[in-house]
Amino acid sequence: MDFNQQTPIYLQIADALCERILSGEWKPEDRIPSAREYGATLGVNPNTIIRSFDFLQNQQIIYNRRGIGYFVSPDAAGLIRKIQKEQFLDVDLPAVIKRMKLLGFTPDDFIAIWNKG
Amino acid sequence: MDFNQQTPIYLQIADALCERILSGEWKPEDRIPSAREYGATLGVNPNTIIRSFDFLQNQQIIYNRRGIGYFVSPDAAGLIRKIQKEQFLDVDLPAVIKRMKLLGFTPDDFIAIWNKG
Amino acid sequence: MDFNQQTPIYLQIADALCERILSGEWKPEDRIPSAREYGATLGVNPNTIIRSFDFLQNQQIIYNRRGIGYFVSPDAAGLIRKIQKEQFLDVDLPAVIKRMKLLGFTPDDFIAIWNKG
Amino acid sequence: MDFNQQTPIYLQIADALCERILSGEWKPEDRIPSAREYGATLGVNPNTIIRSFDFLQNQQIIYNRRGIGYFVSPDAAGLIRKIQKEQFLDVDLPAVIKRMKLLGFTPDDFIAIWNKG
DNA sequence: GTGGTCTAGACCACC
DNA sequence: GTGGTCTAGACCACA
Repeated sequence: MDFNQQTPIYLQIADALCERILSGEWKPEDRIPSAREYGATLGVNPNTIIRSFDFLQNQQIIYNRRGIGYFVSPDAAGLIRKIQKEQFLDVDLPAVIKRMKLLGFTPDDFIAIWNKG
Repeated sequence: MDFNQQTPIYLQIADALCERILSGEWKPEDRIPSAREYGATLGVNPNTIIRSFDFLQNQQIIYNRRGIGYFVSPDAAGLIRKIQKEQFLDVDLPAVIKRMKLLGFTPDDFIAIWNKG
Repeated sequence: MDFNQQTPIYLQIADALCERILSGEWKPEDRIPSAREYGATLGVNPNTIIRSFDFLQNQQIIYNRRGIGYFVSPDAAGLIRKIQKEQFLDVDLPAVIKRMKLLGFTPDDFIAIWNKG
Repeated sequence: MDFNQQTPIYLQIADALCERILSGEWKPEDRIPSAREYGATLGVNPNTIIRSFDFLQNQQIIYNRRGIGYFVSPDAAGLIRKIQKEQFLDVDLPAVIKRMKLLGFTPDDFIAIWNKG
């Protein structure tokens, strides 16, 4: 796994975990590798992994069984999608639209690039 | 001026400066207020203003006359537009589109929000 | 049996054992299931059960006959009641009352919830 | 400040911060001492302080101005009271009542101790 | 100066 | 074995 230098590693790891859940690779109630194990795999300090876990647990995407490990929550995939959509609709998209208007672009420009990409 | 918490203040200030140039408020060869003065106006540390100036100077949007101050470059407005459009078309918009597709949005969703915002 | 995440499982199991003794389901000198057996029933590691037994043995609520198993002590029920009441009156209830006063609750609030719950 | 051994230091610090806000010692928009300074005062690692800050920021009780420090949120006191009351009514009090019923106490016992304490 | 992140390593409770 | 907490110390972006 190669890390982007701009965003914190623990967030990139959290994202990667979400991707695995969304893709179906990890299903509800699946156990996530331990912090030590996963850290060794990624070449990252276990504390950093724990921080990712903590971040996801706060959003109830994963949960903890003491002394056993972290597990994927029942509706993890739905939750992730919900959070991501909210973030996108409330924050990211309005910012993009505002910027497009400032730069003089029209919805047609958007559609053109959509179809091309 | 109220600052977004997520992006560095010096970048937000740089943006605001560009806006003034684009709007025609500041024309080529106009002198920009001193860092100390501008900082006082915005309630921001002068060092932060200097960082904004530095950032814009690197893009040749403004230039410095030692001991006198910073000035708007001859074709500043054109430059800004060029840089912003490039950045937007090559980097930002494709990223947004990729993300929209991942999240299951359509161009129609985009247009709906465009019209609403 | 579903476990609360906040308190250690071994304590929750110890509580459950006490409940069985208090309810009369297990009487003095009754033999308690083995850690292995009981662990299998609850879906819990036998070590965790052993820890519960150990905890109760320290309070003399159960006792051990080596090679045979754990047994309910003669006056287990009385002991439990005594320990629990002491703990509750001396430690837990005063703490709750102190907190209620801090938060601005009155005895009436308490009674209202008592009747409702 | 002397720390209870049972609960994490960072939570005890967070509690102490809340107390200061509730008592009016720290008012909205007041700046909180820096992590390094506060850590030195308490004899605690700055990272631990940061964790307390992070915890409170997640609950929007304090907020951050980059490069400057943490500040008390506008309605911090109200928020704290709200969170504490919720926690008490939803979790702590029902548990106590359930336990009292199990132990054979009545609301009158409660009131007696209330008046005595 | 501030906080944010990361590493390394330690100790602990719990399973 | 697991995670949780804490310390120490480092480097960075930002003001």
